[in-house]
Amino acid sequence: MSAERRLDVLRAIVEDYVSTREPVGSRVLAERHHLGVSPATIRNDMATLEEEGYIAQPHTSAGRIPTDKGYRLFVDELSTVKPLSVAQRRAIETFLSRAVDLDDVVARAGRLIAQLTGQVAVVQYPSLRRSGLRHLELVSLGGGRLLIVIITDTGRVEQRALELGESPDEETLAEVRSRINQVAVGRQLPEIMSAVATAESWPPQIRALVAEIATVVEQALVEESAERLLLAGTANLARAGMRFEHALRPVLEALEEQVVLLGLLTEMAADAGVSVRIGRETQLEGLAQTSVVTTGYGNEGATVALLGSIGPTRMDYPGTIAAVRAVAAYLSRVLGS
Amino acid sequence: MSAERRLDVLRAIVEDYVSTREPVGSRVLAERHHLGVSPATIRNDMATLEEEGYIAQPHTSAGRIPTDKGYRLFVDELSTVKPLSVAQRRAIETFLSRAVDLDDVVARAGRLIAQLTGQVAVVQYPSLRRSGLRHLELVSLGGGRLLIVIITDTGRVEQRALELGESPDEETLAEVRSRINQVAVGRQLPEIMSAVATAESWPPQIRALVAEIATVVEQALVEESAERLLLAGTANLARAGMRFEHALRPVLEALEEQVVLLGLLTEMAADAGVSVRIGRETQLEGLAQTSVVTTGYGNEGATVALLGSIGPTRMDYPGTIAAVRAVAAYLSRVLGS
DNA sequence: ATTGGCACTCGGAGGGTTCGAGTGCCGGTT
DNA sequence: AACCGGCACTCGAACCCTCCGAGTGCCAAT
Repeated sequence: MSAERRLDVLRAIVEDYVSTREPVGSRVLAERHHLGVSPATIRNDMATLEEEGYIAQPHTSAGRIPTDKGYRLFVDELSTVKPLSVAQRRAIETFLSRAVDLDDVVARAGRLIAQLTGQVAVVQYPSLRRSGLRHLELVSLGGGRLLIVIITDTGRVEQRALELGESPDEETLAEVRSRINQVAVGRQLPEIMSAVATAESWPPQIRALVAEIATVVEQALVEESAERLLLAGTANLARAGMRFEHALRPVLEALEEQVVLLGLLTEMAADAGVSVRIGRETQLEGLAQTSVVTTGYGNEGATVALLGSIGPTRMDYPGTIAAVRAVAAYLSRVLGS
Repeated sequence: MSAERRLDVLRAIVEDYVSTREPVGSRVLAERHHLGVSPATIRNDMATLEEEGYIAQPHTSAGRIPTDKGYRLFVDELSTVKPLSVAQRRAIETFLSRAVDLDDVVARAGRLIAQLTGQVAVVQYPSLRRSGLRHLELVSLGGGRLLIVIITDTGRVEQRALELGESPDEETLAEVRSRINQVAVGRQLPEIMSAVATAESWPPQIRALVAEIATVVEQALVEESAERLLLAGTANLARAGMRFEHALRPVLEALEEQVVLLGLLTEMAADAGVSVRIGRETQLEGLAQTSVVTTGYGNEGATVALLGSIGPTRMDYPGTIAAVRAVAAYLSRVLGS
């Protein structure tokens, strides 16, 4: 009994089950995939695969379906990339490039993923923490008030006011501004702020002002801890064919628990490239029947946030991975310009 | 046959059906609500009510359920207000007052409504168009660039840059700033801008600058036409007892069509006080089985946006109306401070 | 106007049967 | 040793039938 063929059988089972949504038996397997062996032989392979935990039988007299472990093996070893069509790529590009501002870009990315995968899309808004600084603007508002405007390289704008004893003069401001912006190039915000706060060689009166500015910016970073998520395509969950039509509640609940969902995404951000969590691997009860596919996006390879797709464990992994990766790539490009 | 009792019967049918979710027959009606007449009499009333289109029979041998028209009569004439408990009011107040910024206030209001009504909550973000101006800040960025910062009385902050031929001097800026802010008090943005643009008595060089500023602000108002909505509690749709557990798709789809949903809300904004659309009155296919209850919120009675709850036509109207109204009231108060 | 009585309807629950897909295993073949 | 045809067995899904009872409309009586 060849171990290699057994993997072919597993691949065939996954592909068949994903496309038909029916438990697959030995006969159709032998017919549809030219494996060159008889159903009886396949049955033996299936028995072994079941012992090893890759597939399971919903009922005694039914075919087999892949387990989480089976999908995991399929994703890691058995699946091949499924490139998007040129038309699809072009559609992504033009749709994203029509966005008018950051919110719109994120919303459009969400709709794209939902539409391409036929599943739920999740997009994290670019985080201040992980963004680079495009420009920091300092504006004296008079009466000792200073307006700090942070413009990130993802196009996000955030402003904070700072109360000072007295208004600094324009030259000082100009110097602080140019010094900070010089240090900033290509670095992330928290890093910039700590670098700036400890720049010992700077003149003392400037250092004092810079320290105050850094404090305010740090404060903004902390407040932002409740990052925002965008969901799209939740109606897809109720589509015919999603096996949990009748057990939607837990899934919807899990998706509404944005804090928990964010935790999962953050964990997944640690993986390089596209990250896949299958079924119970998500560690979330509500998502036990679903898989999550995510990847990072941002500027020039630096991840500023995640985006991804959530669907039934019985999803088209190669297609979903391709869609998520493509949208992330174009999104990064749009943000970078 | 007393017409008055017939209305009592209708009220009893609505209340019973809402609480039991079962078609209600003449016998239980006579038992549960002390109407003082026999089931046979009630049957006659029911026959009349059915002829008039207020109730209907799902099957020949089943009890009656209210029609959209029946609910409408109930809401308009038969229901009494159901005040929230003191504990509930206090919970709303403290929960809302803990919000840290505008986004958070809106999110919290959504969660409150979803939780109080056990249905889906919709909250429209305060619109720039309908907001008053708390403060307009003008900042010269040097090189002929001017930063315009709009702070609305709902706490929303929006900024736009303006390219000028040359940087205006600080005195001019200060004068423009103070003139605009003087005109602004208590008026809405579009109105302010047109008032300001036509202030003939102002010195010419100031009028030119003001006109440019007004153009940019108008532009911001136009761009905002795609207003944002927040949804919360969609998981409630899948709760046991929501009759459309198995026909969720159209509802979810309708909720995702934010443009369409916004159109409905805008229509409803025309009604004074709490506005109720029942079933097909929404004119949306996907919401044919649901009712929408909304009301405006804002500062001192001026509506800046809507918020509301969406649930099955078979909802607890008095309770939903009370919850929506209460959250709107506290939300207005929080925003006003 | 109201009511008790009565014949009638019909959806839903329960129970039994059939059907067939799919399995595991055994013994034979290459 | 690997593969395969054959066969007995299992069991869920579908179907059919029957029965039950809630609920109705109508009628004659009060």
